[in-house]
Amino acid sequence: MPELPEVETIKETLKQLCIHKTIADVTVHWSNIVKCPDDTDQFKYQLIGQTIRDITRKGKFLLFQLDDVVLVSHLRMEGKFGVHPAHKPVPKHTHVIFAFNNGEELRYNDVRKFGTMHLFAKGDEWGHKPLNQLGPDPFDATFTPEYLYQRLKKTERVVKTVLLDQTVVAGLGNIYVDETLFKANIHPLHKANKLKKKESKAIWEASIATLREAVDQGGTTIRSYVNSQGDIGMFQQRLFVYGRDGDPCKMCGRAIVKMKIGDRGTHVCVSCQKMK
DNA sequence: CCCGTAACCTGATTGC
DNA sequence: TGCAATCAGGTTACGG
Repeated sequence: MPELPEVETIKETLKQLCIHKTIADVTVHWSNIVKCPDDTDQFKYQLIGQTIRDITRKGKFLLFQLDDVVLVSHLRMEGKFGVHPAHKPVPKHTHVIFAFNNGEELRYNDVRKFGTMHLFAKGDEWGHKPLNQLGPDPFDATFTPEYLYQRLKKTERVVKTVLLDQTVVAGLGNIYVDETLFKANIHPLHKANKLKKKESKAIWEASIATLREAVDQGGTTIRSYVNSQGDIGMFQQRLFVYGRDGDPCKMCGRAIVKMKIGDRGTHVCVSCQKMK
């Protein structure tokens, strides 16, 4: 479900609900979510007594900064966090519960059970999977036009696939790659290593502009996304191609086409987006 | 090393 | 209507 703008929105709403709250108990109902430590009892013991000091983000990962540990969470397709009074009924698909010492609970809900949690001692998180292979966040100063050009240049893969690769840039997913390539007027099947410097820079600009605007709009809600306060996003009104197959292109009027690239649904305006 | 594909899950929607 | 196939904002493990 969530890509960078949704995770950023979740982070901000969650901060309002979690900062300075102390974990008194942890319950894990589906242990496959917790990847590290292996032993969920260890997971629990390392968290009890810890206070959430901050919540940060890199790419699509949320990082709960506690006193001595960092909880790294990925929501994958359907993961959601919410904070509720402990006496409220626990909805279906709630897999991990962090009980605070004030009568509230931070609950992790995930219909498809794809989400992951890794717990590390503070500072260790960057040296291990899953964060150690991650490319720059698009809002980092290290994500430059030159960096992107160099990365695109050295692969035969199709540009859409490369932009989805989190080791290249961390945060773009299926919606925002399609939107980025539309805005840059590049066809998703264009070979990455055939792109000119100018085209690569157009992609760089389009990605940042698209993500910024989507963050401003609170993300995109297609089916199930809500932030941690339960609000939907608004960016879906501004989509040019994603989910608009058969509808007229907002720029030229030609019907948006849907195709499959690397097993992902891909939306393109074949008039606006140039193939090579 | 690099790349494409199956696997991980459940539920909603499409198609025969 | 019924039921099977297909599809979903994602990543990873495993082979070739």
